[in-house]
Amino acid sequence: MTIPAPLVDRLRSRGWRVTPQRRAVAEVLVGDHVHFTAEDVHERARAAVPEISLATVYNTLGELVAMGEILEVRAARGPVRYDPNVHTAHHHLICTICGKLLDVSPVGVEKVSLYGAAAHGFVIDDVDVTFRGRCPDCAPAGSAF
Amino acid sequence: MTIPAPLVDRLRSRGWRVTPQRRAVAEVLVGDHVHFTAEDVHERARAAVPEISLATVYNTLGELVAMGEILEVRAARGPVRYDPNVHTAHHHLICTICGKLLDVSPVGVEKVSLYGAAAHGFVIDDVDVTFRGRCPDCAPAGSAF
DNA sequence: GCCTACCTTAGAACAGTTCCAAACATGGCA
DNA sequence: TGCCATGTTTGGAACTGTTCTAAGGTAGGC
Repeated sequence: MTIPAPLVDRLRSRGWRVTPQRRAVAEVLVGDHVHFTAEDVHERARAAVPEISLATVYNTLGELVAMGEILEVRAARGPVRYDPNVHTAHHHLICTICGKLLDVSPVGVEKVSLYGAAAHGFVIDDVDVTFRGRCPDCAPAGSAF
Repeated sequence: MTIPAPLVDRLRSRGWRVTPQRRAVAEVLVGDHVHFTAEDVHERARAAVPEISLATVYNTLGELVAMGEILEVRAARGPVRYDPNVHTAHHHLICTICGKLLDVSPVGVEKVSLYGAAAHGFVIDDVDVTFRGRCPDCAPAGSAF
């Protein structure tokens, strides 16, 4: 899969030097419903650029996050996962036993926002909704929320 | 501030041996709108039990989380914060610049839930809503959500 | 008051991430 | 086309937060 031209263009127009390493990282993160760790990205990026270092992967992921091209997901113990799906509103569903992470569409989630006094004077940039539970493979039985 | 009897009783009735160390940790976490790190808890618990070790603080915090007496908050980089406010529904508001973390009541947040096909067969235990933004001290200007 | 299972301890180990300084390469400019 | 300055990459060390370990200590049932 190649990276769609608009992304590279967008990045270049923000002053990004497009290097093979950065291109490799960005290409790994094309596609929705994918939640790779930095280690996963490193491993996959090596298919294109075998000598790419983990430090570069972290640098690039950090830049993509800062530019709003991907999201960090810190739902559980263990490494941060990176979510390229910033274009469609969605939330996350995570299994607290095995760590499985799914995107869920905001069905049943209505109007999550914060305004007026409730915002405590903050400028709100983002909302993060994470459902925690047990997936079909891990849940024997239990309470429903 | 002393720990309310019901909490110690509740813990003891679940087979907890009540030791001075565990009591000290639990007492630090009494009170709402407090979001201490393990390090913070350690420091404060030493006021009561100077020789308490960080390992014990981690052990105890982990047990309290498992028992549902406190919540872990992993909203940002850095250490996990522990939130004793499990009794009133609330969400979190975090400043992405300075890390300030506030409880916000679910004003403006309506019915956050997940059911039927959207739950992907998961048993949902919990929902976590985190608003990210910039606090009055850190926000120069910017977009509102 | 004794005994045993559970708890605590210090410090080592570990995982994930960031930092560093030296080598390298992109892309503007001649 | 070739050169240069600046931004980028590298491997490895450093760092932070957390968990593990094995030895000693203690709460609480009897």
